[in-house]
Amino acid sequence: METLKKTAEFAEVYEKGKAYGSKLLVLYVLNPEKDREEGRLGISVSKKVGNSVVRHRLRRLIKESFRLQKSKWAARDYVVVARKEAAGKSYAEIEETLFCLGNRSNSLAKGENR
RNA sequence: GGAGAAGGGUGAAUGAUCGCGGGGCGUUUUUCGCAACGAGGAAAGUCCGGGCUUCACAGGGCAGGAUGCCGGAUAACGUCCGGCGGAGGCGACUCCCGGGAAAGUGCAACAGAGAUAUACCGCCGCCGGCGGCUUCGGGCCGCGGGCGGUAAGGGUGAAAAGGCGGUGCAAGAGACCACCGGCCGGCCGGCAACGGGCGGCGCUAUGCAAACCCCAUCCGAAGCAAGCUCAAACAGGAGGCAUAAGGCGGCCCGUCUGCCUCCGGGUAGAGUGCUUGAGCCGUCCAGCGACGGGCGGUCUAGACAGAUGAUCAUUCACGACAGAACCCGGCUUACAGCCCUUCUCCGCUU
RNA sequence: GGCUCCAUGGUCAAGUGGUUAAGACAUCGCCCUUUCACGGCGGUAACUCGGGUUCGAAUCCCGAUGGAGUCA
Repeated sequence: METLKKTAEFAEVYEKGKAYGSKLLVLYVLNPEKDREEGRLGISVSKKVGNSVVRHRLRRLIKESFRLQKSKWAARDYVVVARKEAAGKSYAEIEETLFCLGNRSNSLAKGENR
């Protein structure tokens, strides 16, 4: 799975993309200029959210829920920002929130029930 | 059985499916496949010490910083071990930044007479004065003054020139005496810190050095974003080719632009440093112990936006603090519970 | 990952071991004004936390917590 790495790539999504927020997560979506085979994901967890273990676990949960349904996501650039309330939440809660935001941004393929 | 003291260990387990990291093997252009391995006791805070690397350096000193009872351990330490002294506890045991205040400087608010020095109220002696009483004797009482002796008592304070009891004295005072404390000098035990006991000195030296400072010992500086190697881009130098073309020039030489080769600097980037190490496990020997030595076995994360997760099933005490980033030795701080060993005191039973 | 700093009322801040911790803005009450503002008077409110040194600590020492800066 390809991920966003550079600060410039993140900044581009923040400035040009659209944002969709919820209590736990914030999703930024940007349609890339070139056509790409699959979407790219960037994850941002602030130091305010918690200590290293908490932040790392959130990163894994977001990454896993995106990876398992990767084929359904449109080939765009995504940045997911975890908010403070997301600390300590279970996989099911993170996954549900992420798919909800995906539907609102019309990034998920049709036929998805969530 | 209850109440404690000291030390150590552990930090949910098993299976299935999908997924991640580096290395190995097979295939080898990539890809793909296989079986193993893959976070901690604190990985944390960055408070000390070392290895390693680069820079600096004849030697020594100053400045600056750190440490501070004694002996030992160690690569080193501000760490550890064993003692000593002091404090606490019936005890097991625990706690202590524990050198020097007769080298010097400084500070000690307020209160108090006085803060390292003193004499306010007192107490006592001597000499005058005034008033009263009078047995008329400077005899008695009271008030006030001067000169001197004292530091017992009073009160202030965190702290007032050893404490307490006696002798002594006009009143007092280590002035003298016993006990306790202190200082000095031998002796004995101990490597030493120190302890024990003997003799002497009547006793002068308040506290603060986590105030400046003095003494002893130690320390060159920076840190893996250290450093080393390769190297697109882009500066530079040397040589050669073409002199076909252009600029300078009347023309030649020369010079700039062109192409090639070499040298060499170096950004992006890549590699290396990067995990075999003061390593871990077992056992024996020496030592009270920290630790040291011998023998045997073993290889156990190495990323570079940064790898351990998700789902399902079963069980239980329903899972704390928390994620490696060059590597070690410590310290400090966080931590749900569970387990083990040794010891102390109290109660009961035999 | 390394290094260097800071912390005093709600906010900005002074305070080099000794009264009840200075001041400004804000806030509350009263006065002034027909009312508001300005002005005047008065009040509430703080040494990040835990130990230690000292007779005495915001200040000195040790540890913790939170925050900031810097090295690409």
